[in-house]
Amino acid sequence: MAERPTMKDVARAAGVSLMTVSRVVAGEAGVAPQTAARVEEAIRTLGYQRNDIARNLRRKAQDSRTIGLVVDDLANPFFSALARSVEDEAYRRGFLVLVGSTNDDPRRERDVVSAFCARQVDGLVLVPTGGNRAFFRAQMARGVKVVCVDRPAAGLPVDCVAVDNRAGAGTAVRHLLVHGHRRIAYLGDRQEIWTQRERFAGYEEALAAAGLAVDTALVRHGLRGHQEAAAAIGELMASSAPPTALFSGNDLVTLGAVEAGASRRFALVGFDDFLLADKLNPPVSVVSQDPAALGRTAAQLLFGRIDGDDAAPRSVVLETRFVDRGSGGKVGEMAEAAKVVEVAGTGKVAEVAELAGTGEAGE
Amino acid sequence: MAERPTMKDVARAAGVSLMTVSRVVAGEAGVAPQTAARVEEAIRTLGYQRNDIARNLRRKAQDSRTIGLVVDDLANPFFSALARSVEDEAYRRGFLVLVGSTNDDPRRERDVVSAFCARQVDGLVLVPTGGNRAFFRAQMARGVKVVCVDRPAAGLPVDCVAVDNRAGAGTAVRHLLVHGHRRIAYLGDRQEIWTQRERFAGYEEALAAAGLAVDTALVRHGLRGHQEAAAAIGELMASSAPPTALFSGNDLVTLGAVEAGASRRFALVGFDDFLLADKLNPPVSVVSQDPAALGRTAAQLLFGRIDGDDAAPRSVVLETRFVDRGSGGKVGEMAEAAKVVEVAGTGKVAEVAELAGTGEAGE
DNA sequence: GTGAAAGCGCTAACAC
DNA sequence: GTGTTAGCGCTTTCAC
Repeated sequence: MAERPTMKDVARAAGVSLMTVSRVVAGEAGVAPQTAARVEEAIRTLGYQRNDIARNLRRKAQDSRTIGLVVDDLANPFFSALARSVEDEAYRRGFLVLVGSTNDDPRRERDVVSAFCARQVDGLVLVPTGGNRAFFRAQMARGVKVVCVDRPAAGLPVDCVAVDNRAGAGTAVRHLLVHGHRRIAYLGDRQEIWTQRERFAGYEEALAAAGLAVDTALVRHGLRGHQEAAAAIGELMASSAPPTALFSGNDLVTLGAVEAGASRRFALVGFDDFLLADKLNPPVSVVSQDPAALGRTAAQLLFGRIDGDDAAPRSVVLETRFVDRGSGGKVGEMAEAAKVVEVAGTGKVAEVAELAGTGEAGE
Repeated sequence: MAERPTMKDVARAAGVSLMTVSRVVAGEAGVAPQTAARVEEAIRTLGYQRNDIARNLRRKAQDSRTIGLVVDDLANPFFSALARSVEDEAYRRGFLVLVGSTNDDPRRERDVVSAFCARQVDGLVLVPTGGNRAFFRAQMARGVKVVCVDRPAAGLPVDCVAVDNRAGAGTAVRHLLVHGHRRIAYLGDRQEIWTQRERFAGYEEALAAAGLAVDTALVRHGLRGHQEAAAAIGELMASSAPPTALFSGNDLVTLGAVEAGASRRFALVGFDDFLLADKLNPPVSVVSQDPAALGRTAAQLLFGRIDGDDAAPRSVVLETRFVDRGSGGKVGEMAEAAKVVEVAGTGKVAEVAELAGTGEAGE
């Protein structure tokens, strides 16, 4: 457990003062070439590396060149893609990234953010949970810059990067309505999450615009993870008055729907695209957003703030794209859609997936 | 941009000495209740939060309570699952996690690790690239603990957590051999990556044990990402002497194979399980490993080392599991397998996916 | 060009 | 119980 050598050690070894070592390490001009060489030599033989923590403590520009990234769940593909792009932006600028998952738990969010701030992060890219407004206000008063991504933090005057969830959901639900569906179920994560509220609102509005009321028997909130979603969808499928179509509020719920076999019995459109969505049978139509673009934009905004931009908080709305892969049709139409996609996809294998009609699905 | 208040400010506001504030903040005993109350009050009104960086600089136990996590690509589902479990272990112990992706580039790895060490991390969970041996040796001499995960760092005497890639690959290839395949292609990522070398070795050994030579026309290395893999597989499919079966060296390559439609023309077994593998047509058989278990185990080893465990380096080999979903059969058999899986899976929808026989696939 | 002194925000060690 | 002094590893400032 060799102690890490300090500048003092290097100075002694090179027979110079501590200050000279500091200058050499910092790459400052004004050190005689031979002196510098002696210092470099000592650095090499001792294996010295500067302690950037001590350095930052004293520097004029009291920035730590570290940001915090706080997401709901780093293991979720959506957030990990977002995280990677934040990290890339930080790397380009020579910043380090502290990372933490909240599990959508305001207490853990508070723990994590508090620890980050105690480590003097210059800023935070934050996927906020529902709570902790006052807490963040206090941190910001201390000079920590905050940019929200994916969701705004209600009542916090900070930059935010997100998509128009309500409009995206509306598009999805209208797509189902156009295909003749009237009994459209909504399955989503907790309503405490802003994106879920927005997407549900888009669902409600699209139904209302079509003169339809929301049937609460067809609505399930609070589904955390794909297993929970699959179970809920199983119940729905077994009920006496099942829907003919499903709109799912995020990628995990869509996954659960696919796992439960719902995409074969019902029309299905999900929010968030996911890997292999186009290779399923039937391929799943989605409202797609770009997590890497969200992360990149949020990071750019944050670094702008860190660099001194003190304009009024900005809200950036990124695009959502409806990707029609055929799963939004009636079940009878879906086989056709699958056929077309497959032929176009491989250019070779022509086939039709035979679907067992369930009788319930055709409205 | 209010300056962050310091203990000095709190001390002045509460009319006590700096030391008393330090004691209150640290929760030490031996402060009179009323004095403590006055200090707490001052802390609240000033919005004081301790600067843990300055704290760590002076503390006896010179640990930063921060670890670094360095993976190939945080956006890759395998690594993000691993990252999440490392982060959970760290959170449980009150450690923070600095995170970085290397892109399998030794230079970026060096940059990132160097910056982490300059920030005095207590240890590193590392998915090593091929290079930088001497560099790591130097860091470890300075007291930074290192645990490798997913791959060992050749020549570095450190703990390592990984699966038996060679054996897993052997199982996969033998499975294909048992099903009568003799022209089995190997598609993998760069050979510089240890896991890829091991998996290829397992492929070679299994073929050799069956008295078969490796046909280099059926081998592709260096496939980064699923698009590259899909393109390479497309070429293979279009060649005059295509294989009848594919063994893919990681999840991304398997994904590429599925995207290229290879799983419908050839038998396919992939290394690494992936979301929805069981919902594809045909469902894809895989050699499965548990990235969360890898991360958790690595983190536990690392914290053991940080807590002073200085036993000889340990190598932990985690289990691999062959998940037979039917895609390893001959194409004729695959339809049967798909049928069985579907019936068992949904319990409701009985169906047979019709596959267009290509004539080439049956050996 | 180089160095001595002061101090960043905090804790360790000891005094009172 | 509380305060004083010293110092973590480094940079700033200013002297020579």
